[in-house]
Amino acid sequence: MTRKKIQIKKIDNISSRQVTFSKRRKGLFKKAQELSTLCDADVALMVFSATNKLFEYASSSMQQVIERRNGCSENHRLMDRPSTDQFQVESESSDTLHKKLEDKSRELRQMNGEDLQELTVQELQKLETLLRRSLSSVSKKKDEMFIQGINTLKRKEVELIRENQRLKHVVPDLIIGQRQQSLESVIRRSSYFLEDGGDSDTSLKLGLPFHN
Amino acid sequence: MTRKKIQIKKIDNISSRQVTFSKRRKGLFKKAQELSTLCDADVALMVFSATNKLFEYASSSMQQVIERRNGCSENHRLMDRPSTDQFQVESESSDTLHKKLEDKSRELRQMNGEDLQELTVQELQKLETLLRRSLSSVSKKKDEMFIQGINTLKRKEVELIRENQRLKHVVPDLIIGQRQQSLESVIRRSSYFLEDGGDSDTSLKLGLPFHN
DNA sequence: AACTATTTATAAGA
DNA sequence: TTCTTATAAATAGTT
Repeated sequence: MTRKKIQIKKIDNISSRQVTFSKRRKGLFKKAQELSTLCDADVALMVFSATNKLFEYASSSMQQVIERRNGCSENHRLMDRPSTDQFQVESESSDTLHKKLEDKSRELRQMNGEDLQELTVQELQKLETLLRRSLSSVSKKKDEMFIQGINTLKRKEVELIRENQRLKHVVPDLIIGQRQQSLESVIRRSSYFLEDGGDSDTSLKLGLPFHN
Repeated sequence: MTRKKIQIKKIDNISSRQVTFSKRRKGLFKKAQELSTLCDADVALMVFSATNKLFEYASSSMQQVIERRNGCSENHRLMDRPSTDQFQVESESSDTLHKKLEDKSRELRQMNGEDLQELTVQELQKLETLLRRSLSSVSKKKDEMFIQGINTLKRKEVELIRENQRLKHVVPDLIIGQRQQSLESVIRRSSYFLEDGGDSDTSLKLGLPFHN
């Protein structure tokens, strides 16, 4: 939207992404509060960064807006009486889950080479070793699958060649059996088998056609 | 903001207010979704018009975001009557959280080179590229920190050498000032400064002592 | 709803 | 991070 028009898709570069997040978040909050003021609307905005940090704005109060929404939206029915205890339990486990999720998210980001500034040299070394090992496993597995795919294709090739040989013998027999009647047209129709040219299945192509 | 700059205060004229509400609401929603896409953020936006009509946007799901917020914000423990609705929200999101956790866990395992059998060749290639990139980032960061540590130590070394030089001049002066009284013992006691031998701080050692 | 003259937001760069 | 600035986007007032 300025020095250059950008595509609206996830920004690859991590630090630009963070910068853009700050800027646009600020802009969004400003627009939200302007809408609220200008048009006397009740606005609530929640933003979770990729790092799970929460930023929120509410023209009145967040609780209030959420409750108001629950009153409006349809999907809030389905009632059951939760005992207070039950509720407490749910709430607690929810907290635990959130913590776990955050941990995993952070771990994932670091395995993606992000948020490295919070690691010590030792941790970086450990991470490096881990990544090297993983990369090796993944490459190996990938190669295995390539080889498996190649072998499958080779087997198929051998079978097809064999089939072709058989057909090459059968076709002349048929022709003789037909006493050379329409010889030319038969041969023409059979050329697919005879020459193995062009795009027939017999040719060995390596695209990405192996599925498991 | 265009034909004329406006003040951000409630628009008096009702129909202009409604028009502005429509226009700006649309703009706000667009910005919200752009932020979500560009920065991989989870965004939820609720707007109640002055006529109590609800408009909402959520990059994932509103329930999910509200739930997530309840996990993060402090002020949700204060009042909270465990009404049926509230409970339902909690319960639903617990499921969602479990799913998210599972997803992240699987992703992590695959980044660790495990559970690769469920991936296609294409996915393996993508993972390989990702790992290569991450490994490169991590190695780079680690090296940066090593270099930073080395530079810190070098600076320290220079300072210490300078200090030593100064002391080497000061000590003989002191000795002369003392008219060669107990010359030997003074020199002996000062040998630490004079020779820079053994394990003094001046030597440049590279362990893992850099902390950030 | 459409149209623009302007204001605002912001991407890139310092 | 914060500032700057060229440019894209949003939008106030008008038709």
